[in-house]
Amino acid sequence: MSTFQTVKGFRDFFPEECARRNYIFDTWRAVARRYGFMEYEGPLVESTDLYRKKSGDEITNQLYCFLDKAKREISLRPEVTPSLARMVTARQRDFKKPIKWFQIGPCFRYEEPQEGRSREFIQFNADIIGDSSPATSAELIALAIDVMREFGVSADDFIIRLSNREIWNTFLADKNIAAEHTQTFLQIIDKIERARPEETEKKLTPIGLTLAEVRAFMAAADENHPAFAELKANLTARGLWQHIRIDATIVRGLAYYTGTVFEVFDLKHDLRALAGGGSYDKLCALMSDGHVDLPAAGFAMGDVVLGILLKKTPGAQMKLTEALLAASSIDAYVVVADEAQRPHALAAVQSLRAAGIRIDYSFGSQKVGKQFQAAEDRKARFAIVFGAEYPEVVIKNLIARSQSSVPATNLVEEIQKLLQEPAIGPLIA
RNA sequence: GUGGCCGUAGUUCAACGGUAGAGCCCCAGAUUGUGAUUCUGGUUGUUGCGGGUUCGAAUCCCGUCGGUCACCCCA
Repeated sequence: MSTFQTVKGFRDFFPEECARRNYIFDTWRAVARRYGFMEYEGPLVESTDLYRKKSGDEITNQLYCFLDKAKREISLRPEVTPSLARMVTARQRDFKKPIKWFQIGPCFRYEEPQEGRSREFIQFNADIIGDSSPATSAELIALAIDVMREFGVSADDFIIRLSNREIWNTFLADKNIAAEHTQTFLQIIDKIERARPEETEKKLTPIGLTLAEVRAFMAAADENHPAFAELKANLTARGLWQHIRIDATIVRGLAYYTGTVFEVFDLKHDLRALAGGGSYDKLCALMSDGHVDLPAAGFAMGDVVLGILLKKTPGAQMKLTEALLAASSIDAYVVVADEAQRPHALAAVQSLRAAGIRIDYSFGSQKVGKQFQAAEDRKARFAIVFGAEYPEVVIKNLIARSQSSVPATNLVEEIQKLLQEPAIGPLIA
């Protein structure tokens, strides 16, 4: 056993997990591009002050922060939105609005790790900057829905919980509650489902509210509330509204969200939220000391909880397995039946690879049976046998178990032709 | 940062104060030009690490490092 363990809260990616991670990346990237988003990336470390500016001093509890050799206060990024705001506000005149950007990369939070929450995790972020209309939120929600569908997660398996912070602002204004209580109040709403009713009541009393009137308001905030009208019309036109459930308890933790807020939840496994986001119209102004005032909205989806859901959802599991097989399999395995032919076999290996065909072979002399077993283990579609009959070589279809003989000079084009044919057999069943 | 539970071969687990074991995986052979199954043989550990109690510790105690759960937080 190795003397070393991974650092607390960090993960290894052995080939199988790495392939699963790449499948998730590929899917995120494909759907985001389909929606016209451009990929960007920021640094993994930023000045700790960048996060203090956005979220206040207490945020350092959850920051993975340290001093560098020049005593600078540095943090591993806990999210990318501050970096995005910094990048966009620095060069905002270079980009036509609305800016539609996405990013995939690791983030870090110094928390107690447990299943579904590690100190390093990977997030997919999609943001739209420079347009404050409900069409922006609709586009982001549609993207989130299509990402889930692309993974093979259906309407039976997930739901978008949608709300709008404005409805609570209106409620508080109607009740003549001072603005200074807004954040405290939203924190209470955020926990209202998990906390005991009498505790919630106790926390509401100093603000001047009762649980009964809050519950009554929540019950009345349905999909016909004017705050959702435009969003509903947009998503209904796209045929996506059935994925939405209005839920006034969704307020999203910290302060910067301004209007629409939403989270993606699974319906069957009681997992943590898969994704969350909303509009944050004041953040760019805050981060640029008022120099650049751009409305914005976005969401983030983590790889950890998503990975758990994909394993537990049959339809998604099937797509994942297919993708993993496609990523790990090779096209053909070259079998050296007669060591005297190895130079010819190596020449063929290189020619086949130059033609873009995925090839593997045994480094040293091995029994033919072992080599066929290796071909099977690598999920090869074909075995190419170099033996005494050279310059004829044998091509065996490992799925159909049939074989034929071709001249070595025609090998590359023959294999290319065979790979065009649909694979039929037990591997695909 | 606080508290509960857990840590044994590559892996999944057993042994629960008295000589550390099994399945799977891996390697070789049965089978010297064709994949399954089966059979035979083989490799593998300072029991996470450090200390203590004991004639004797994987086992009990303390510390520490990881994992997991709850709190916290969820940008």
